Amino acid sequence: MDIKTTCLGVLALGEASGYEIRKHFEEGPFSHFAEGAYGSIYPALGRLTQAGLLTCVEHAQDGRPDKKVYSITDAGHHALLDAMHKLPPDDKYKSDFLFILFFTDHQSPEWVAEVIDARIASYREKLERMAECEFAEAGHRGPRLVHGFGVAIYQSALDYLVQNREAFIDAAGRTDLVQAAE
Amino acid sequence: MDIKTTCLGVLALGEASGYEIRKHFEEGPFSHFAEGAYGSIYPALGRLTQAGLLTCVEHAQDGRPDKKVYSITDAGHHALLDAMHKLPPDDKYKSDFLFILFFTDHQSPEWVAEVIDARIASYREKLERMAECEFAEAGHRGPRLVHGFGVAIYQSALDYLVQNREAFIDAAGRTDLVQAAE
DNA sequence: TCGAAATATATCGTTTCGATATATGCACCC
DNA sequence: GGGTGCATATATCGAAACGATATATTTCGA
Repeated sequence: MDIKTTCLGVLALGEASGYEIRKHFEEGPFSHFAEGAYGSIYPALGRLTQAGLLTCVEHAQDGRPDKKVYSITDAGHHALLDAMHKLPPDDKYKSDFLFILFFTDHQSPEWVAEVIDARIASYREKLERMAECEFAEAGHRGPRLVHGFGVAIYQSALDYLVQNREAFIDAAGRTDLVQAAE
Repeated sequence: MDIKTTCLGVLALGEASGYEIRKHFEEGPFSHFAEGAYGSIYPALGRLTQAGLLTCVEHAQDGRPDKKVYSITDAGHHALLDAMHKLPPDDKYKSDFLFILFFTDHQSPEWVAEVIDARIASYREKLERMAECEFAEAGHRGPRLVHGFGVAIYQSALDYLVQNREAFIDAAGRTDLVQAAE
């Protein structure tokens, strides 16, 4: 989904400012499967409003720019539904973490331990956060089921790292990348 | 990792042409945690060669452009190691599939079934492919362990979808997105 | 009291990508 | 034999996205 569609998705949950939309991508349920930076959010909001898919109300604030609150329109809802009515392509997944681990043989055991332990801690924290924010809302089971999907994935990743931590560390330092290439 | 670093990573495994590097990102072990399109690969190869991190040998071909085969240099290896010696940021994950499922309540049961069944088939195929391409190479356990990580993730995702398929379909069609907004 | 973070609006240069251009060989189907 | 699609090769370019930055006040914690 392009940034306009994901902004529509966020606003389908309720009105929000550009800053708040960014927070949805950083911390909300969307943070596990969508992204958007200020650099693309603000231009997208402008274009969506101009296209009639959003409305915007400005609230004056003291010592700060006016807060612009966006709401999705009926046309916006229809555009969102249209965008979701195509078979989705494969997910896009980029992991510096797995990239580094892929070359475990060429890293020091100390470094591999540090990287893995930091990731284990991060997954544990995410899972705690996800356990705290349960969607109890009746009638909206889609978010809850997707939330469960995310928990399953993080738990599986965490389990694998914990179970294979020693194997990764044991594999480390066995090959000098430069020497191996010669 | 930026495209230059991931190209160095691919070439750390062995020499390759731009076209072959792209294949690594599409089908090889990197396909599960890195991406690169022709639009970024070819410019990156040019810059890396100019920076002395790669060398390039051209092989004449009949009826086709000369094949340019790139190899990593010692300096390239060092640059790669340097890039891997930073704590990796959170992974980046974009999923149109989860985005659509998030709004399951607002989709028809037929559509949700189609989307989930296509994804189940896709995960099964990926797992079959991954089972076929086992890294048996002694001394390079990093790739094998990362491969296992990927298998664990795909298996967990597949299990969750199979187990919750009926719940997703049952949740679908319960809320009219446009009507709910009014 | 002070420093950092949060709250707000944005832009812009850089990076990345998807589509496209060019062209042959091969495989498959009719 | 002809047509179509895919694979194999080199690339570019316009569009999209992002990371860093600018601006400035309020809030919060030490």
